Amino acid sequence: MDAKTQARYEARARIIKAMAHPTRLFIVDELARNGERCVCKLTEMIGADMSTVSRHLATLKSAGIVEDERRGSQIYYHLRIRCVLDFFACVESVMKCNAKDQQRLLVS
Amino acid sequence: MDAKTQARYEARARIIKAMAHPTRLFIVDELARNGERCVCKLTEMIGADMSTVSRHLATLKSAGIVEDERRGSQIYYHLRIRCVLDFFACVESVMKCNAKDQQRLLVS
DNA sequence: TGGTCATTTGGCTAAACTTGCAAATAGCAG
DNA sequence: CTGCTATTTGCAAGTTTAGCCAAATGACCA
Repeated sequence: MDAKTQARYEARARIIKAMAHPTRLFIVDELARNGERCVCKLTEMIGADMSTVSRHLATLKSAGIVEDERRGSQIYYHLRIRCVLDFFACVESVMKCNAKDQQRLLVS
Repeated sequence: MDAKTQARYEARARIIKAMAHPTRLFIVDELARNGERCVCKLTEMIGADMSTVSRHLATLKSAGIVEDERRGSQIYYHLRIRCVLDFFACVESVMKCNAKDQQRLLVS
């Protein structure tokens, strides 16, 4: 694999890696559902330290998945691109397929 | 976030995490393009130790993204679910969006 | 049975990631 | 300016991941 190809896959992996964490996945899902949320609300929903949530948001932001916007004393985050939701649909079908195989193993 | 919700996001994250590596992304792309490949061929294309490639394949397999099949002395891997390709399309649009912002910064 | 080829696994090290606490920042109200 | 609230950053500890080499496994052939 030449350097250019390598670099292209690394760039893609960076974006996917930004989604590869349960908390960040929750955030994306929540932003998709609700449009936007401030850090404090997300922190409350997630139940981790606010500094931890802030770092997850920074990860998503630097990947270009979310954007932030200050309003008053709070900072609101929202999705930058809707299609990240396609991830969920596909992940669900992988899970469903896995479950089916599981089932088949139990039965046989 | 209650335990059940937490578990659901963890399960999803496991699948996405399996794709979150340049080498594994390359493998998925190659399998999508070519249908199937044996470990030796992938190893040759990637240019890493075969043991490393084998572990990446094991990661993809345990997430339910690929399946393996022995034929003769070689083991062939193929995608189990096509929709993982949607990931690429979305990742591309995130990258395109990022590039556009980059551009805007340079111009202004 | 012994040998060979393809693949996986064990062991180890270095690097990356996650997290909470405490301290720093930033905007806002008085 | 001072205090207050929301958010981010520095730091340290613990956990996970990636990679290579060497050894083990598995299928196949002579």
